[in-house]
Parts: sequence; C-alpha cells; structure tokens
Amino acid sequence: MTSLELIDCCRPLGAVALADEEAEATAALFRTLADPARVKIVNLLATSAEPVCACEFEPTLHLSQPTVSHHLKKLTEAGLLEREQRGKWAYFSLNPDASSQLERLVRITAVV
Amino acid sequence: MTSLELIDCCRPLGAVALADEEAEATAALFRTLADPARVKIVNLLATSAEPVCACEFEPTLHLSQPTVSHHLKKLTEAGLLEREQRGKWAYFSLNPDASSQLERLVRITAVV
DNA sequence: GACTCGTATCGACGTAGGTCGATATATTGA
DNA sequence: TCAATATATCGACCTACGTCGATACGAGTC
Repeated sequence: MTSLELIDCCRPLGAVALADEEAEATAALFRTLADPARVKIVNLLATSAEPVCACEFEPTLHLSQPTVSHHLKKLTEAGLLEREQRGKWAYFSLNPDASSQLERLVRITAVV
Repeated sequence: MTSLELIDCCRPLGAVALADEEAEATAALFRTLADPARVKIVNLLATSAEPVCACEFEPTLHLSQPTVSHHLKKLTEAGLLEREQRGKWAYFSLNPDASSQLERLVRITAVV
C-alpha cells in the first residue's frame, strides 16, 4: 500500500500562476479599497443618485480636509471615481464601470 | 435665475454612511488581498481542483518559506483559506464560501 | 531517543501609507 | 485688485506590514 508519506508532496501544479503584472494590478485595486474611509466614500457614492460635493465627506468621515482630499485622489487615480468641477466645489461620483472593475477582482481571485 | 454659486454646495446627503465596524471589516478583507503574492495564492487555489501543499508556493512565488507561511496564515485567518494537515505537510484550499465573501465586498462598495 | 524534513514563530529591518498642520492654488464676489 | 472660500499639495510624524535569517515546533523515520 502506498502511504501518504511515500508520495512526494509536490506534484506539478497544473494551473499556471497569475502573471506578475496582473497580480500586482489586482492587488493595487484591492489596496485602494483597503481603508475604511475609502470604503465609506465608495459606498456613499454608490448609494447616492447624484454626484457628491467633496465638503460632504469631511463631517461624515470625521477626518481633516487634507486627508479627505488624499483619499478622493487615490480613488480617482484608481479609476473608481470621477471628478467634476462646479465653481469652486469639486463633485465626485462613482465611475460607471467601477462595478465591473470590482467584479473583475472576484473573477480573478475566486473563479466564478 | 439661480446660479450654481448661490446654492449651498452641501445639501444633506440622503444616504446613511456605512457603520464603522462594517467599513472596517470590509476594508480588512480588502487589505488581506492587497498583496500580489496573496492574490496569486488565492488564484492558484481557485483554479486548482485539489488542495495544494504549502511547499508548492515557495518556488512559484519566489519568496522565502517564512514569508509564504506568513501569507498563508493571513489568508487563513481572514477565512479565505482552509488548512489541512497531512503527515508533515500542510495542504491549503479555498474556503467554499470565499467567493460569497468576495461578492459581499462588491455588494457593499458598489451597489449591485 | 536521535535525526530529518516541513512548517510556524520570532526578531529585526526597510518601506509604504494614513494622518494632520501649514501652505499653495483656484474660483468667486466685492 | 483684494478678500473669502474650497480644494490640493507639502512636509513631517507615526504606525502597519512585507520580507528574511535564525530558530522553535511537530511529525515521521531509523
């Protein structure tokens, strides 16, 4: 009988590992949302029918104005948010294909 | 005519912000996957029909044994992986409800 | 029990990033 | 042009965390 101990533990894994660039890009998008403040921002914009003024987030998140601006910039750079200037105010909304970006994450990590 | 400048920028935002604990829990799950090595691990397990030996990841990820062990622990603690001891080897597989956890992330951030 | 091998933990190092006060930039109104 | 306000940028601080060598633990073998 062939006991488990006699078998080499590592048979060649059939699946090919994710490419470095794809893994890094996926991790980067996860990293963008790896902060409770940014999760709240995205959630607020997702549940809001209209764009939201930047000044709205400061009292909601209990964070300073520079910090809020920092988070909004990171989310915008990641392609999740869209920025619109109205007079001296900046309005933010969820990028239309943000959800497809997020669904892509699930598709890569867990195979759907 | 009512120019934009005369309107107060911040009308009360209808939506209620995500609770602190829920935002933190969501961000924590995102943070777990905010690393290319962990993305690769989850993807490898997702594409593999059988559990994978821990020793398999070391050459695939080009990382030291302690680092691989560290990542596997983080993923397991997050509830994404399941650990199984076979003799002196540790086998890991994707938690059956890992995909539902990931889909929950998308549901919270972008409203589906 | 002693040895081997796979895995986990520890300690330390270096970097990334969240946070805020101070300041710069931009837009509007007087 | 000057003041006021909204937002962005800068610089600094602090913490979190990925990484690895050294080492401890555990299971199997002789």
